[in-house]
Amino acid sequence: MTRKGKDTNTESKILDAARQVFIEKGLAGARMQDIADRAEINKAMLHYYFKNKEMLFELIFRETAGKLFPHFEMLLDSDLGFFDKIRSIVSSYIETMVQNPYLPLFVMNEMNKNPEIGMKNFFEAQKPGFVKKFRASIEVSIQEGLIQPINPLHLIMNMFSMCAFPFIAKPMIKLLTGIEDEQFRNLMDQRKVLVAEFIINSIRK
Amino acid sequence: MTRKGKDTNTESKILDAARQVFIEKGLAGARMQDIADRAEINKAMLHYYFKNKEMLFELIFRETAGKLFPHFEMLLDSDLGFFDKIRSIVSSYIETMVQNPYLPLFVMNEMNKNPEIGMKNFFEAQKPGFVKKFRASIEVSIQEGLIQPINPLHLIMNMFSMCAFPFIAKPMIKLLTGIEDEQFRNLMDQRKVLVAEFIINSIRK
DNA sequence: GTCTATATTCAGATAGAC
DNA sequence: GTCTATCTGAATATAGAC
Repeated sequence: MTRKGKDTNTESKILDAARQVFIEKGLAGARMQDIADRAEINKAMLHYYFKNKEMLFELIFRETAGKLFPHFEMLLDSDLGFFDKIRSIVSSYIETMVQNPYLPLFVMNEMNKNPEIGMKNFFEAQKPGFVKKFRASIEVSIQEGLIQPINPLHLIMNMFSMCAFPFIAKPMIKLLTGIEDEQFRNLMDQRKVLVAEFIINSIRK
Repeated sequence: MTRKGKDTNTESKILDAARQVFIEKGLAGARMQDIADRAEINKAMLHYYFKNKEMLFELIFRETAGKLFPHFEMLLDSDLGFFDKIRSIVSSYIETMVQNPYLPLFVMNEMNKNPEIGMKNFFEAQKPGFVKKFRASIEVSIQEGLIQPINPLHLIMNMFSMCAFPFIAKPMIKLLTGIEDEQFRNLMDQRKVLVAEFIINSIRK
């Protein structure tokens, strides 16, 4: 692990480079040469540290997929009110993607294009407990008469759709609207509150 | 065009095969051999009919991108009320994707991974008039006091997000919820009305 | 651990017979 | 128009010196 220092350094330089290239190009589009260049080493080193392209990819994918739903369970377990839970999840989720705009498309795309690899590693990376918790929380709120009846699955889908999709569709949005990166960024900042209120507005009684 | 018959037949067999393979695997992941196999011809034929892989891809991409927003302008020009316009756009959009589940991810992904190719061909395929029309229609509805004030861009993003994202996230949704294809299909059918009402509920005064 | 050189495999593209 | 055989280049992976 941290035995030498030089080793670890090279290894982490490779991982950093691989993360960049895989997330930007995907498994099929990534080139080992490209990863080597960005890590400022040569191709042989890649295979010295990691058996092959696929192994390296799985590592990056698992790590990335693990970041997709950060600390949501914690938020759901907190003693915030239901609406505030929605507000905080939406806000922190969009912020995560402002920081890593490629993240949602990368994960979705690889799970579609490489089902075996994707499924296996996503499953290992993800603690899917938060979905169950979220559903329960929604059902309770319905029982309490706080919100209108709705299939929890649809509500969850609506929420993550509105958070994630704009990042996936960014190039299309820029083309259709003529906006630039900075304006896009502003829009996404606005959505941190807008999306939550849009949802709450719709379901509150 | 329709000169011979055999020619046209081979050409359209290639296009059918290419559509399948490109949409499923993407430009980087697609193999000419794979396309040839599905078209039940050999690789040489591909290059006889189409100069190279990229040309063939651009053709398919342009054609596909053109299907992304079907007859929305017509709907927006109709004399339906604003809410009914939303209802019909949502419904027909989701139906389009029930028919072609790979469509949204394919277009979004290629525009991200191959910006030059994507941008150029998307632009040619798309009449972006409907966005302007939609924005205007929303602004009028706000002026009339029919709906609450909202940045039209956000409303449009919300709408298409909720329509398209579940298809992009399908493998993840199946994994996180444990549902199967048939149930997924049912959920999407439900969303044809649910999403529209969710939106209307949120913005109506 | 790191490098250069090389092997190997794969995929896009072409030549040329029919 | 269609096919078989082949070329070429690219990309992954390995051998072996230092």
